[in-house]
Amino acid sequence: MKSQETPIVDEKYVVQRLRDAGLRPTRQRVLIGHLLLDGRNRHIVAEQLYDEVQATGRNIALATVYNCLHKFTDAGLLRQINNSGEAVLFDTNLAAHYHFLEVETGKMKDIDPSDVNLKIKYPVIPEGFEAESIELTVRLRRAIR
Amino acid sequence: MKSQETPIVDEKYVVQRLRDAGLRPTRQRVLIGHLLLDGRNRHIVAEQLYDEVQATGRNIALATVYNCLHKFTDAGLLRQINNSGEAVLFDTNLAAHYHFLEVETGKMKDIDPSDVNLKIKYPVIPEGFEAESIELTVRLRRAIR
DNA sequence: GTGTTTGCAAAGTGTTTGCAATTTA
DNA sequence: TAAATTGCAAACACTTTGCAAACAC
Repeated sequence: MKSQETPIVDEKYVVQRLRDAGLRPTRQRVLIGHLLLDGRNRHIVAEQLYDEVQATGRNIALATVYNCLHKFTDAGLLRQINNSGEAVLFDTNLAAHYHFLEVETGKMKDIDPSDVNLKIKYPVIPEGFEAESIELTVRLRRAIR
Repeated sequence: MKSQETPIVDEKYVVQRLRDAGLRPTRQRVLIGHLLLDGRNRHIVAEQLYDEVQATGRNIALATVYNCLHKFTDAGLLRQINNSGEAVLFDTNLAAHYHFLEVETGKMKDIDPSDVNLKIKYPVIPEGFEAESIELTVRLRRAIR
């Protein structure tokens, strides 16, 4: 049973993390930093974060929330999961297989299954669910040179 | 070097696959079936498929293309990749880790890394790219009972 | 002061919906 | 002919853009 205690991070910590990441600690970024950089592991979408900001009684324009999320991501404070947000992608290959994802373009390529040797000590499936499939994606970036 | 030969599938084959999947073989579905059920392994979005339909000289409403893709998916002829199409999702956890994805709701949960023992014979990275990270997602469905 | 960031509203994507007309079985 | 499917346009949800005002350094 996990406790629900909210981790505390102080102003200085947040401001420093932002500076270290090369981001100006504006009022908006600091507030969002308090919400996201407190050590909790979370998966969050813009609208949800916007709601949390409202709940503090302060306000940040939704467009600014988007802007911050992207700046935080570029600065390495967050990461964007998979290809969420892209157009819905359908795969004609029904067999278990794996993908390369070109991060910049969203393009996917199948990984030749013989190039992969995946051994999973099967993770504990949450009560009431069953695993439908496993998706393994290797995210690719253009090599610097 | 893979040859670019277009696999041939005849009318009967497509119609039968549709019937077997429980789908009425309408003109539109048969045409899309010709494009997607020919054995090529592809990743495709609606707009792209729409363009391919146009290129054949025939026409299918874009909304129908969407409809077909979903019907094909429900019938098990295609599968939808990960959470593409959902709102952009940001993760506050920068460490390598893995996710459960509740397919119906789009909700994600971290998998406790100690529950996973992932051994990958590293796949051959395409020329000019480098692997940024590996994303392992176990797709979950509510257990039937 | 100079360059960066924000707020707002408008525009842009990609996707779904509603419904009459058509098609399939 | 009954039920399923289609086409079209309108509605939607999420995200980005453009630009003037505000802010950080």
